[in-house]
Amino acid sequence: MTSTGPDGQRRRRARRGQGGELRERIVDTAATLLAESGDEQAVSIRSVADAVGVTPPSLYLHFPDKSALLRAVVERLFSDLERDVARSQAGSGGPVERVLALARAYLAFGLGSPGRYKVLYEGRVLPALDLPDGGVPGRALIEAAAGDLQEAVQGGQHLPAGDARATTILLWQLLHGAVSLRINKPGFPWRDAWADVGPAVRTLVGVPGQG
Amino acid sequence: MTSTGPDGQRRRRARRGQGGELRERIVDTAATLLAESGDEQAVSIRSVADAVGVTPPSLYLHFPDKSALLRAVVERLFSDLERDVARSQAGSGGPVERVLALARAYLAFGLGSPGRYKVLYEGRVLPALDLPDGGVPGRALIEAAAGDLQEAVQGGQHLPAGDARATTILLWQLLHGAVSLRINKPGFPWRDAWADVGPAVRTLVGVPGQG
DNA sequence: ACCTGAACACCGTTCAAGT
DNA sequence: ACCTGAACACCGTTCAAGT
Repeated sequence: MTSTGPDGQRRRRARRGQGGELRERIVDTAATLLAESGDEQAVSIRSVADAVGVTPPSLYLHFPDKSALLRAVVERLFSDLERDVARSQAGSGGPVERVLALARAYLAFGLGSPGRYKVLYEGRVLPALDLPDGGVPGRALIEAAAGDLQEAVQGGQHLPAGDARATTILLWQLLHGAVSLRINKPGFPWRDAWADVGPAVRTLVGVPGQG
Repeated sequence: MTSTGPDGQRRRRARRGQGGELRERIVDTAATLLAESGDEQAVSIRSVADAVGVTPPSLYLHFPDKSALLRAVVERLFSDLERDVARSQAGSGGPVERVLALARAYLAFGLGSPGRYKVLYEGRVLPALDLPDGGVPGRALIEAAAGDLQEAVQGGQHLPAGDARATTILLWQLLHGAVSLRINKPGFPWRDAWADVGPAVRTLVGVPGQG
């Protein structure tokens, strides 16, 4: 998704993986394989090694095991999500508009690359990782939205479902449900995601109406 | 979950798997392994065969491949879900109460056995299976809820989020989001699921208030 | 008709060995 | 310091062979 082309050659000489460069290539390649395949376990140590042009044991010089590799990939993918959200929020009027932009970006991110979304929110790697109390990857997004809504409340905005935080969590559950079910039950006759949940989202943040 | 004890012996003589009896034992065992492990792929052909007391190739006499086995398991698990829901609805007053009971039962089913829920709603087996137009396993539940809400509407009930069907789908997305995030992000400081989404659910079905 | 033993091509991971 | 070849214990699946 970042720098490696179809052929991994067009890079600075690459004197056989020096100075963490190989590590970067591994994460790049794994992230790409993941987004393409859409399956956490189609990304095998061996397939990544193959695509990078190296033997499997080499990966173990940079990652203790496969979970560690996937965690590194996940961190990169969460950065992508945060970047997408920030972009979609650029030039938003007020805090409520920022939250609405976040909601749309979240849906677009998830539905745009189901494999990527599944690793981040339904993968087997993360539940093990986020035991350290509340240190859930991607939590920054939640806190940012809660902050925006809090600001809106202080500006006089009414939230029908409770305080800023409760509303954010409710939003998250609804948005995740919309993405996750569409990904996992593709045979169901879904309507457009935003047409479906948009009105409810708007109601939750206190600005009912269409758009 | 059904009949096989820790030792598979206490069954009718079992003259070496005759008349589809072995098939039943395989599905039983796989379902149990799944609920215990909570991981779709901890259930391996070999581990199931072992637990049943037979060699791996024997399973292929009853199922063309692993997906087919898991599909059979999934059908059984959906029956379990429908049974749980029906029980929780027993003696419900009106159609709205039936939907509220369904919502609570859905949350309890999902949070009560995360591994089971993940196979049904996030597994890799089903998306491939439910391509036949709308023939999603578990859809019966949705249609039943939509029917109940439709009945409520005809009885004069007002649904603030749209018609009976749209409301049902919205409910589903919210409930799934509540279950799925709690399962997949256990490190997050979640509140009790019903306390969290209950008020929104009640609002959606047109009976705001607590309970 | 039902079940097995042995094999195939995969997988993650380890480790002695090479430069 | 970095990378490899060979091996280990797994996996799903196939197939000839046994009763």
